[in-house]
Amino acid sequence: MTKGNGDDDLSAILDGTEIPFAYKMSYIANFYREPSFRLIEAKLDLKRSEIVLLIFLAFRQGITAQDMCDLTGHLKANVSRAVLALEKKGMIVRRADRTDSRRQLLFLTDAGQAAYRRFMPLLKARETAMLAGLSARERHQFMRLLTKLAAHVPDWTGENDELKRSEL
Amino acid sequence: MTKGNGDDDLSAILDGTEIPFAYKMSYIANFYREPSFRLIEAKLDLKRSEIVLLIFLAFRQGITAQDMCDLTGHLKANVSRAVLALEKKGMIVRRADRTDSRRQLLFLTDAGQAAYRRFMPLLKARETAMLAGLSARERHQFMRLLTKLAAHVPDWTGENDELKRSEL
DNA sequence: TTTAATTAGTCATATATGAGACTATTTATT
DNA sequence: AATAAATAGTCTCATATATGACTAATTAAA
Repeated sequence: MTKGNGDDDLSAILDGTEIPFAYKMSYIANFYREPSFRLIEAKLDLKRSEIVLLIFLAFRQGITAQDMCDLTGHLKANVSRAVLALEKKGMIVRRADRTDSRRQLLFLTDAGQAAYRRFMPLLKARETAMLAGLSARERHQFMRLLTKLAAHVPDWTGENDELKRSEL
Repeated sequence: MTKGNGDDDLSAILDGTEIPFAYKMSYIANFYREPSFRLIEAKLDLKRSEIVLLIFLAFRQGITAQDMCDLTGHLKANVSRAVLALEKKGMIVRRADRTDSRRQLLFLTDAGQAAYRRFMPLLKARETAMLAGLSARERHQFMRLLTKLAAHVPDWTGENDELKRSEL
């Protein structure tokens, strides 16, 4: 691959795994995410978990840190750190939940929304670039399949406890 | 979401983003990868980058650390560490490239192959679980689309340099 | 050739992340 | 009500990862 025709080698690699679906998804998602996020991290001085939190809050205000854990699969310590950091930066505010004072409802501030509006165009542009190889029809198909798969995630992630007990 | 019907909330979240393709792919890939890899890490005492390296070497012996960087987008320092660690564990061997003594060709040992055969069934089982909601036809469709997207990755990742210069 | 520029890989250090203990609050059990 | 169990969030510490400097080997340029 260092020499020779890179494309052939690449497809040989991608097609060779025993887990071709998982592998290709990760491969594509990786090359979408990593460069974009690294750039945002560098230019806006935000960490990955902070960026993700901003993205969520941008269309779903008032969620809690625990909700973030459930929705993203991230660990609560990381989410907690992101919450504290973003609050310190003045990008979110916390309000205690009246009905349960352990919980804190999270909201974007103007500064938080400004940051979001600053980095989101980049992410959108990259998504467009990623999909450029597909026709409109194929994109539609792809979305349908992703939606179906995403909807079923809760079904098979429930197997985790079972997993942990397994011997491997 | 802590209260109420989780599924509705989930789909509301997933459909709300401005980057629905990228977001759903990451969401699905995350819930596939994280639990599986954490389990393998814990039970086999391997790090993520070491697992990935074993997976690549299992079907493509003789690649170099640099190839791994190109193929996975990982940083060379991390790949280097994985190589050193796996060699120490006796799971791979390195042979200097005759034509370029800077490069080291990597090969799995029997121990490395044994480790691979030990964790791969778990990853396969999870992939099967992930795809369980799709019909055979849909799976076929999905694979076709992923293949097409993966093939075009090199096209849009080339924009990175351009990206870095951008103002955001 | 000699010098400069690339490239593969390693290392040192700073930062980020994961695992689990801990506090405060709420819910379940008796 | 009193006690136990569960939950939201924070904190500490050990580990993992990113960044950039560094060495050695190769290729390109003068």
